[in-house]
Order: sequence, then C-alpha cells, then structure tokens
Amino acid sequence: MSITGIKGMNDILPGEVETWQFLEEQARRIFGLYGFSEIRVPVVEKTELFQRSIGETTDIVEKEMYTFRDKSDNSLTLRPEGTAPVMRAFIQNKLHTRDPIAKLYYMGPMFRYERPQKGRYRQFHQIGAEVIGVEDAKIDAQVLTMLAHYFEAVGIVDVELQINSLGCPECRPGYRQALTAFLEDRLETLCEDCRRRYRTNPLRVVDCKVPGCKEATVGAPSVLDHLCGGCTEHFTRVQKHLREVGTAFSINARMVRGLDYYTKTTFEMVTGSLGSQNAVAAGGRYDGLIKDLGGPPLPGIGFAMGVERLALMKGEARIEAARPDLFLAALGEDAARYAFALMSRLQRRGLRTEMDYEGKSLKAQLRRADKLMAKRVLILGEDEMSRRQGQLRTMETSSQESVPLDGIEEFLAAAASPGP
RNA sequence: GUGGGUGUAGCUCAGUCGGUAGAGCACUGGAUUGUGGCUCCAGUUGUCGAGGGUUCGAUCCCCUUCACUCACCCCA
Repeated sequence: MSITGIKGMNDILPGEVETWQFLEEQARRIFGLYGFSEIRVPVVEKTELFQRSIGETTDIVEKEMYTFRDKSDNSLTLRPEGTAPVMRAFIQNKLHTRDPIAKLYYMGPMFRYERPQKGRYRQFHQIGAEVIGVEDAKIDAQVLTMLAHYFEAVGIVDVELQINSLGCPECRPGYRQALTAFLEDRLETLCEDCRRRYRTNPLRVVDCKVPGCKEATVGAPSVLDHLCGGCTEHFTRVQKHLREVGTAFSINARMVRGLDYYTKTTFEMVTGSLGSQNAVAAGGRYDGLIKDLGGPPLPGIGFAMGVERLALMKGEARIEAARPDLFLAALGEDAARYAFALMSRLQRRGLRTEMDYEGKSLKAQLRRADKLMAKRVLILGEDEMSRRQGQLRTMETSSQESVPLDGIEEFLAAAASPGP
C-alpha cells in the first residue's frame, strides 16, 4: 500500500494550479491599487493567540484546531485563520509606529479539523486583507469596494455582497437579551440544533435554514434595531459611502459570524453555486481585537476569501497552461545532439522550447508537439543537417518552410510571438 | 461528531439473476521508406478497495473495515 496524503489536504495539480496563480496574481494587483502591502506570517502560532482572539467557546477553538506540543512542551497550533497572526505580527513589530494606518494582505494555507466536503477542507487557503487604524466608515466602504472589485477582476459574477452590523460591546448584550427573551417563548417549535444554539449562541438561531425555525423567528428582534447611536450612525454611513461609489450590496440582518472578535460592520460575499458552502468571502470590523491581544487600542477591519471556493467557481473557465513556442523534432544522433544544445540556447533567450528526449519516430514527435499545442516545430533530420537547412512547420496551418540553420537562433527568437 | 452515496484498467464507467471481466478515452505501433490533429487496424494495462463468512466456486450474496464523496453541524 503506497503512502497517501492526509484526509482533507489536497494536492493542487497542473491544470488547476494555473487558476490559483491567476487568483493570487489578481489579488496582488487589485489590493496594490488600494495601497495594500503583503505580509507573511508563520503557519504555526502559540495556541493562546487563537484562544484569545477567536474565542474560547467557538467551534473553531473547541474542536477544530490542529494543536500539538513541540519538544519544549509549548502548545502550538496550526493557524485556523489569518487575522489573529497578522494582528500578533502588527503588535509585536510595532507597525503602528511606522504608519498610523496599516493596510496588509496575506495569502496561504489555514488548517481546521472538520469533515471535508465540497468547498471545505482541512488544509484550505485564504487570501485576506486587513486595515488597522481607521475607524471611519469610509474605510469600511473602501474595503468592501475592493472586495467587489476583486470579484469583478477575476470574473466571478454570480455573487452578492451582504452586509450587517453586529454592534459593539455597548449594544450587543442588549440585543442578545431581547433575542433570548423572544426565543424563550418559542423553544418548543425550534429544531434540536436551535435549542442547543439558544444556550450557546442565540444569534445563530435567526440564521437557521430549517423551515420551522425560519417561521418561528419571523418576528424576531433585529440586531439593527438594537444598535446604539454610534453603531447606527456608523452603519448608515457605510451604506451611504457604498452608494456614493456604486458598490452594490444588500442588508442581511440575520447574518452571523463564527468568530467572537467581530464588531459593527460584518459582511459576506455569498453565492448560490457552491452548494452549502455559500460564503466565498467574509469579514468584518474588529475594533477591540488589537487591544485585547495586548496592543494599542486601534480599530481594524478585514476579510478573508476561500481560494478553493473561488477556484471552484472559476473552474469552468479554466486558464490554459502556457504552450511551447517551439518543438524541436530531431532524427538521428547528430540532429538530436544539435537540437539539445539549440533548445538550451533558445530557452535562455526566452523561447518556450520542448523536444523529445528518447529518439522517437518523427510521427511520434509531431504527435507530442501537437499534444503540447506547440506553435511551431523545427524538423531536423539527416538531410536537414547535411544541407544546414531545417524545416520549420507552423502547426496551426500545417505550412512548412525551409530555414537556414546558420543564424537560426536569432531567426526563431525574433519571430517568436509573445506567450499568453 | 451524525447521516446518505460510491469504490471494477491511467481516466469515465458498463457488467456477471454467483462460474476469476469489458467499452470509450488515453497510451504504443501500423495504414508508401522521415510529418500532428480526422478515420481505420492491432496491441498493452486490472490482486473487480481491503479482510472475513456462506458456497464446489464470489468481483457479484452477508458481515467488518478502509478510502473517497455529498449533506448536517460549523465555516472561507
């Protein structure tokens, strides 16, 4: 039995990796337009970092983290998300002393021990962005606009931006109380899960998909009605700024977050085309997090996108692997030796060049050139070698011309069309 | 953690009412000596996921197990 990979941890193979590269390149490009710089942080952190930021009682911390002890008996955890490590790095490196505003983005693997299913894996990848140091609603609108811009840039149109506000430590307890009181009378009609949620996380009940629960919570109090003055004004201004710049959105007052650190604005980019994993990107404001982690009392806002989910949506419009500019088809020892050296020189000149390494028949070599979708083939047989003339075949048109081997390098390099 | 589905050639799958198995694609070779894509011909490949049971005999029936997958939970 050969050794297999770990459940829920996937290889990204040629053919799909091109899509990933595209998604990453576009993120660098778009985020750069908005003034963001990349930050790279380790995949492993002290377990405590996630316990304190994500929240002790969240599912992530309670049962989904890859936690282990190293040889010094420190409790370490494979990062289940990116915001906490970035905040830790921000605080530790005192980035606020360099610039009162930090705009950072990151991309890389995250780890959560869950049962894998479509669009959900144990090692998954996120591209995320964070802004630290701006409280104003303009930055909320800016971050959301950048997110929408990114989706446009990568050509994913089947998505909707939903926003909500979860309030702040001032007003959220009041809402929670009002909601709990409302649900108390209807406990009997709720599903089993929701009766549990009633105790653990009542906000989740209003997000339940079970028809009975949807019905039971029709008249439930809305977060938005319980926001304090400051939070209401902030949320109103976020919407106003989004309209000013023409970023489409809808309000979903029943949207909940799985991490404890969110305050005020929260949002999701949702789609109907991914089965039950309908969120392709999600995020929100976290005004208390940095202080809670021992840093300066600075506000923050950010989001993360699931790369596997983006790739699934992009999937059909697969980005083609680069085709060779030239295939060298050589026949016989001398020609093969010549072709091998020529190939090397052409590659150094920037020409994507391939050849057959095993002395196959011309037919087989052309078949391979065709399979690789090579644009042109230079045929070098014994005749060609003795006459110092190669046959240059343009595959698409099946036309062939004789070209002198003297100066062939310059000729081929000059005539090369730029690759995709 | 819970529930459903699937496991047969490299890939996608068919099949045997129980007698050790096939198709398409792919790959290799050939159809005028050195010319791809279309067509035709030929050829290679499987411990029929693993272990056990019933049986004269199981890939097909029963049990167990593993893997993959989808959904719930939760989430990007």
